[in-house]
Amino acid sequence: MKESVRILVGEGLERCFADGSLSSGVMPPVVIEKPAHEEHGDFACNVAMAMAKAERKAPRQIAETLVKYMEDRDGIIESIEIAGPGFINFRIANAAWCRTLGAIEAAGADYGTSRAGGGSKVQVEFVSANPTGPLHIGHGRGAAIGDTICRLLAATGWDVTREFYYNDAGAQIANLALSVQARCLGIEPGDPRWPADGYQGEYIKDVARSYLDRETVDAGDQHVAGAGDPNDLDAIRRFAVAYLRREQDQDLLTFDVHFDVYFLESSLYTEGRVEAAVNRLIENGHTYEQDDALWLRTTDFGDDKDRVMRKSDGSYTYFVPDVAYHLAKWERGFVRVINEQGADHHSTITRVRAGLQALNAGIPQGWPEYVLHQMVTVMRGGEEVKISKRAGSYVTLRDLIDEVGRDATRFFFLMRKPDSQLVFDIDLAKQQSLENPVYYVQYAHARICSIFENAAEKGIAVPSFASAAMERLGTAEEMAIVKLLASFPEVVEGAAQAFEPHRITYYLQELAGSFHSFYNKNRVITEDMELAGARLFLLACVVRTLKNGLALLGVSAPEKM
RNA sequence: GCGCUCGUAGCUCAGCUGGAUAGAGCAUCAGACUACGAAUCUGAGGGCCGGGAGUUCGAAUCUCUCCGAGCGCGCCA
Repeated sequence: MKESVRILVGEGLERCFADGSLSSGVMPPVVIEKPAHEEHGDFACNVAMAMAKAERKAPRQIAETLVKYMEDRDGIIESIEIAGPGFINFRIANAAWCRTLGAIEAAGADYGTSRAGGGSKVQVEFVSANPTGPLHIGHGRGAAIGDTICRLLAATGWDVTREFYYNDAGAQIANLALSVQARCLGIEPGDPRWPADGYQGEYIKDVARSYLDRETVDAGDQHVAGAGDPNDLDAIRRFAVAYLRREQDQDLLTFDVHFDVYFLESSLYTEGRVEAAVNRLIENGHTYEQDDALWLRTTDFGDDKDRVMRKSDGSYTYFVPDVAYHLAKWERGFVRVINEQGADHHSTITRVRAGLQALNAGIPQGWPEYVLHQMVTVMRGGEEVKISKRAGSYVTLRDLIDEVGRDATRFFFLMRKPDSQLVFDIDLAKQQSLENPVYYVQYAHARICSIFENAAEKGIAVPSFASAAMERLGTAEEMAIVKLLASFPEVVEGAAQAFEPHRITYYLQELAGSFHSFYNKNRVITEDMELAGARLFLLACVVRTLKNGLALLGVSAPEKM
């Protein structure tokens, strides 16, 4: 509908230019927006004000000329008014609004989707937790946001690859192996023999026990049996990584998050990609040696200081495989790559991009794109729960799902802009009541399903769009619903473009609210079969849209609660 | 000290990428079920959009500068 208005204005402008009524000849961007106040109509256009300077005319005068040239071929306009400093306000006819509902019936589960992405490839990397412990609440937020961004992109016509980067090499993994080994030998934290910076969590004990018991672990395509030998550090490392990966996989499965590709950091070394990337950087002259280390001149690419690539002990710093990894992404044909990660890793952005530029591989400057989510603070019993992996005290994603449920957990994580910090009050989320907006939305869905059941018992079927008497709709409550329904595709498109899943959660709350208001004021099933049919059809559209919206969030739409 | 993010009602947060008179939920107060699910609805109060300056027809939104919060600033990942 918004698009129809945009075309209406655009064509009007063209005609004005064609016959000289407007002289500047510069086509301005036509912005159509929804006014904040209802008396300003359904849509407003500010183009007359934007053109005032170029045209050297008063905005209202331009608006009046333009309005004369607009031709409402589809018969959607109720009225056009010029208001305020020069806004053109459009009011859409109720009948035209109601016609948009036909699209919902026709599209069904696809309502809200678009082809904006044109089938182009996009890769989204998210979670990418180190296999050194269970997923915590921060990973949960990343999983929910990343997964929903994938769903949004897929819904708007992108060919999405979901990827998990697996840090199975490097110092943290060595540290993990040492920690498990210590537990195998019965050494506890605090013991002088306990490894420095060892992982102290209880789960390390579980890994050790399982290893000593020679259990077999299946993770992805790996099957690793515990060797049971506490002196075989390499075997312990392989087993621990597989064990913890299996735990993470199970958590993600429970959370309904799936990946297409698990990319192993270790493969970058075995395939020589790290060496190749380093050599290329050296050849391109962006490196230098100092203090027995190899440095990358990242300051040439906007970093505030240069970074060490190869330490004096010969090993690489973490960002080197990161650069090699992203080069591999580029070579795999992903012109668009989005990395979803915690804001505590934001400093890697400059470094990775700098490294990629220094490779001189034709990679655009702003590539890859990043979505950073801010930290999650966990509250329990009115107290903040401190998260410390080393000390082993933190709220895991699994704990959360067990306590709060998958739907509420996902919805809570998605309710806020990724940019803002999130306070996850476990006690609050556990209350399955008003506090939880997810129940509000789901309740609307269940309530409508119940109405349908009731109608069916009375032998009243939900009519098709063609046979429904749509002209019978027209109350303020009904029209509010219709207009919201019509805007769903734009909301999805906007959320996908901005990587902002929270827009969907707000939309769904609003749609549910508009239904609840309608419901409390109007009866659906009445003696007037024509009106009942039209309202049932309207509610069928609401159910459809609630379901599609919830699906984008990975939240279920129950028929009974 | 430097960088990133944020600062909007008592609390938790939106604000459609610069629009008209600032928006929800919770909390508070006052109301609504002898018919489709009261996990709901209707109404009221509540604001220096952190402070100041600038950009322009127009700023919560863009720029600068202070103040405050979180995160990052290692030859850790």
